[in-house]
Amino acid sequence: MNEYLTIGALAKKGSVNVETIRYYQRRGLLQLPFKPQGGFRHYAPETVKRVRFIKRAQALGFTLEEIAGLLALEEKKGCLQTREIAARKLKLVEERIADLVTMKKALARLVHACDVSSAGASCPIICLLADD
Amino acid sequence: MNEYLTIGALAKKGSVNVETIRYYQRRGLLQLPFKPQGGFRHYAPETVKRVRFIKRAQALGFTLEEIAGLLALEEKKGCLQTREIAARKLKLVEERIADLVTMKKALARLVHACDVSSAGASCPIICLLADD
DNA sequence: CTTGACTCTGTACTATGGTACGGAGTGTAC
DNA sequence: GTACACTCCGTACCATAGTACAGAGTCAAG
Repeated sequence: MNEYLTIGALAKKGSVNVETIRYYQRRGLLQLPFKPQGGFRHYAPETVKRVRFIKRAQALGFTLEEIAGLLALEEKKGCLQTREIAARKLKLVEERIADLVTMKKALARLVHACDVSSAGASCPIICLLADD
Repeated sequence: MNEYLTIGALAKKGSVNVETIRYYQRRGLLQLPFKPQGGFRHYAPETVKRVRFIKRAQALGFTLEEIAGLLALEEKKGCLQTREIAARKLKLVEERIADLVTMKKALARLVHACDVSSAGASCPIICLLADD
């Protein structure tokens, strides 16, 4: 019994859209499986693991391009490079957090300025944004 | 003496690109200034303030659509709504920070797993991503 | 065979915030 | 007038990660 998955079955097991599978294939993240001319794609059941790998890596902030790199390293057992990539992403995430914290503080200051300003005064948020 | 700025001068004073000014105009963030048919745009000097308002609001995480709303509120002195918008953005920024912190922790765990694993073992990052 | 769910294909679209472009025209200084 | 920097205009493009679509074809169950 030659067992394969249709694209819809793969998408369902991987918790993604059919269109997403097609997209990943176009992007080279998934290989074109066996497919009769004009017929349905026949995905190996192991392909589910690969889709899940992609989604897990995405959840960690990796772009699809980066994930393609990770998938290549998986095949080559390139552990040092993988660690390098993860460390770099960690740094970027930390930097983004720092940016957002700065943003948060500025916003909190603005909201607070509104809360303490008297009813007849001009809007502190607008004034600060309009300042020169 | 009727003083105006050309688009290049406005862009320079606002620290943006000429194309960006045109884009903001297309988006309705800036009004079409007086302009002879087929001639150069004549921007009032005060337009610099408006461009700076936009960039400051962007720095706080507001989208251009949201900024258009803020600009409208500036004209109407809508202080309560402005505070509402800022408070909502603050909340979104806080949520995004929380997401990133989760991401950071997971990445740090992965990098650490690499650091403590023995040289001959399989790559912990790949294993975790490939896990089922 | 019929039916209905699923699939294919390649192009276009979404959202965001820009950025580029080419040929023609404008405006200013010399 | 000449030269050169700047501007116009409308369309297309960039990056990311999908998502949509229409008409035709496939596949499996009844």
